[in-house]
Amino acid sequence: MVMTEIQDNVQRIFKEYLERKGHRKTPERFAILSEVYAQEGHFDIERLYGRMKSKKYRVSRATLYNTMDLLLECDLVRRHRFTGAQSWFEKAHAYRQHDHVICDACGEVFEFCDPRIQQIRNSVSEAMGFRIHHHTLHFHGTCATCSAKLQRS
Amino acid sequence: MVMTEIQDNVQRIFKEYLERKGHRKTPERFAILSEVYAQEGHFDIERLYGRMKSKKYRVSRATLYNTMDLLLECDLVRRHRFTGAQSWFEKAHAYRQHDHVICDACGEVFEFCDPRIQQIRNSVSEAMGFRIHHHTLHFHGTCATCSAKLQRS
DNA sequence: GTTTATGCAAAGGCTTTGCATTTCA
DNA sequence: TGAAATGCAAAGCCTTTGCATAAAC
Repeated sequence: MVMTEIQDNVQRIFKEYLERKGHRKTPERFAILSEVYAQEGHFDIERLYGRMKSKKYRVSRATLYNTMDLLLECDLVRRHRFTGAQSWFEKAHAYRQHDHVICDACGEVFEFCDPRIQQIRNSVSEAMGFRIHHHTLHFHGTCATCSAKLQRS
Repeated sequence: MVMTEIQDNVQRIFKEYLERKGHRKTPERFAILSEVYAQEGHFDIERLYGRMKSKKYRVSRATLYNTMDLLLECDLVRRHRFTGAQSWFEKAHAYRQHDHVICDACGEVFEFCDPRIQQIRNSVSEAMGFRIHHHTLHFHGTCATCSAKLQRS
């Protein structure tokens, strides 16, 4: 799927979601979604704010926060809290499920994929009668580069 | 292991840690550790502050934050960020590894235990050359009770 | 024309920081 | 005695809230 197809697709999903919920289809909301899907990897509100400020759309931080809540609710973005209070976001559509490994020394975030997490998820859901919507799996530790540096010193 | 044995044990571990790091063994630090191990389940800084205030030890919030950092570093407590900015803590010694299931409707946090997470951890560590210190696995969803309530309405 | 969303600035909540005072080693 | 920890209050950071203005429907 090429970039514009993804954009068209998520714009349509968002539009349908807004209609279903009786929310208004404002230009700000679609512009934010568009910018979200132009991002690579993880980003925070401030980055999004900066990016949009330098383009034609100048939205307020309040609207960014509000819209991110909507996008979270219709599963078009995922929210992560790696460390500290701040939220990091990531587009969620057309990207395969993955989890994160965080180096506590340098702060870098890596991704990995393991199908066994799905099995655990199914077991837990069944055993506890839970409807599971999503999960967060973070491994914290020291990456190879930082390990080597620490060894030397 | 009875309660006082655990207390003795963690006090000794903390003492050794402080000596090894050249930190001072202040009464506040040991009193905080003691109160941490008197807690059941998850607690936040404010709860700890309140508990200690009503007893003989009256420590400042700043010292609580500082000491929790030390206890995190020597693995005597674990930190969780379930939702929002706030940190929740949990004693870590003599308690078996477990993970969390969070109901996004009522906010309740449940625990579960699955050995397969260890296997994933080993795979990731090996594949990425990471020294993994700990992990966080959160399943988010709707608990049985809330599911039933939502169904009815 | 209503009602909902936006934008701005102010307020909030948790955490960190600065600095004077105390205390451990 | 000197370096480090404590306590208090102030500052910081991200996020939420209130309210006047603008814009969907």
